[in-house]
Amino acid sequence: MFTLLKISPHHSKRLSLHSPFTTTLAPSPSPSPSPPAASPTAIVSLILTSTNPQTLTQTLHSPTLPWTPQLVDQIIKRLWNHAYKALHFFTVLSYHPTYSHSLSSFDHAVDLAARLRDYKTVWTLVHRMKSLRLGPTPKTFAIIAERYASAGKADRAVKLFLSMHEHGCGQSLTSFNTILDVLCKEKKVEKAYNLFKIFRGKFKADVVSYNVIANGWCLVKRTGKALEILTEMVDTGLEPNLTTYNIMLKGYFRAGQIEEGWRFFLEMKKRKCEMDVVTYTTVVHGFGVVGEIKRARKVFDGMIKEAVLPSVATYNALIQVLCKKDSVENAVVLFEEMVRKGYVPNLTTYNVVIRGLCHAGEMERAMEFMGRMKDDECEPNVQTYNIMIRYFCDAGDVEKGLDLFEKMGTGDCLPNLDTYNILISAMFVRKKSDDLLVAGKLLIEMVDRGFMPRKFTLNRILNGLLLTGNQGLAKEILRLQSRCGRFPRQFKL
DNA sequence: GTAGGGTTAG
Repeated sequence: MFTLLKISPHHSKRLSLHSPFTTTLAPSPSPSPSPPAASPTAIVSLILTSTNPQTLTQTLHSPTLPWTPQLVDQIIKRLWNHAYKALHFFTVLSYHPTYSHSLSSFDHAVDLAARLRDYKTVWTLVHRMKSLRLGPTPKTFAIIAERYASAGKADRAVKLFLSMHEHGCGQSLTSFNTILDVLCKEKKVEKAYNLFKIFRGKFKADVVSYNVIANGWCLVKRTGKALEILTEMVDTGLEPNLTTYNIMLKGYFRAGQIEEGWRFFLEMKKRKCEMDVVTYTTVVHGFGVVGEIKRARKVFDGMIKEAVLPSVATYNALIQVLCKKDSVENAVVLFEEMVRKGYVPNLTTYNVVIRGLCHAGEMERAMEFMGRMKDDECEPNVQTYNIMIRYFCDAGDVEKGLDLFEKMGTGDCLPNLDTYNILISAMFVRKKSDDLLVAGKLLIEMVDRGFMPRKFTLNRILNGLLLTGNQGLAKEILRLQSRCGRFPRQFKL
């Protein structure tokens, strides 16, 4: 263990008993005669069903629509999994006679274009932001860098950071730490460490910089390297903080070094380090995932004695490991117990329980929990649907999976890449030739919505269609394949 | 949107 120094007092995060999301748009008190409804839902479905761009533009430019940055952002968020539609909406509104986009809407648009790997559009947007004097800000650069890195272009992410100032956005210690973190999260810790060594003097690396690098090593399970860098930090006179310790602790458990993790935890306690709910949640989860349910429970029960209250995340951690390593019944018991104590389960809680029930073959009960989500003001999200669809398909109930998928198309939760992959795979378990056609249609639809199919998926469908004599659809997909080296199409701003 | 805990499959 590196030299433990005193940690300055740190307030534990407050217990979060309420879901932070209240997405309802304030309804106008008295309904006016006949304006287009301003609810995000109505506008989103208008955009999704519209076939005539001109009419859509007219409607969106209608003076009765009270555009605000919040409303625009909400709509973009709802259209997130239909990136072209979302960008089209953004574009139409940029020609609005009186409304003009906010910085955050620009950032969302940049994020969408970058996800499509349409970098030309990204830079057009950046220049437009600049001419409107809205940005780009360090956040804009963080978004682009993250997308570069996740597209396997870590070097471009670094270059972007190095050229920020050329776009009128000064570098700082914060932006330095951000680029290091982006690289680390993509498991490019070596690259991050090299950058760190070059610039730590220039930017006056602080405890955050060191924590980011240590966490980077932990993410690739190199706890020894993490300790090394932290020792170096202490040698330069910087003191570790609670985050530092929590990073190391998580690192040990993630690397499967359970006893080292436990010893580290005991050492923290012995040296009277501040311990917070994150510390305890890490240990509860760490023990749980290796099946040490009793020890997980003991730590969970013990934290209250130390005057650290579990958070919803702590419950989620324990509920998840009970599902996996104990029984879903005990998980449900704990779920009810947390509710009794006044905690409000969040999306993660529900998704964890629903997955547990599905895994135990309890599809009916899983559906019940899904219906129960509304009571806690959380709607099922893509992950919820993906879980249900996957398990319905696995259980051979492909029809029910498709039913849920249909529901997503019309509702306010659009399918994402995973949804398509799950369904397309499911289309290959039965040997019905119709299924192959459905798979083909799904493939075309996903590309249309800005999702790249894997080569494997594409070839599998193509071969199937050719073998079963569906030349027409196969040809259509072949046309897609020819464009698959890059992203299907560039967005027209 | 500067760092740490909870959802995803071995």
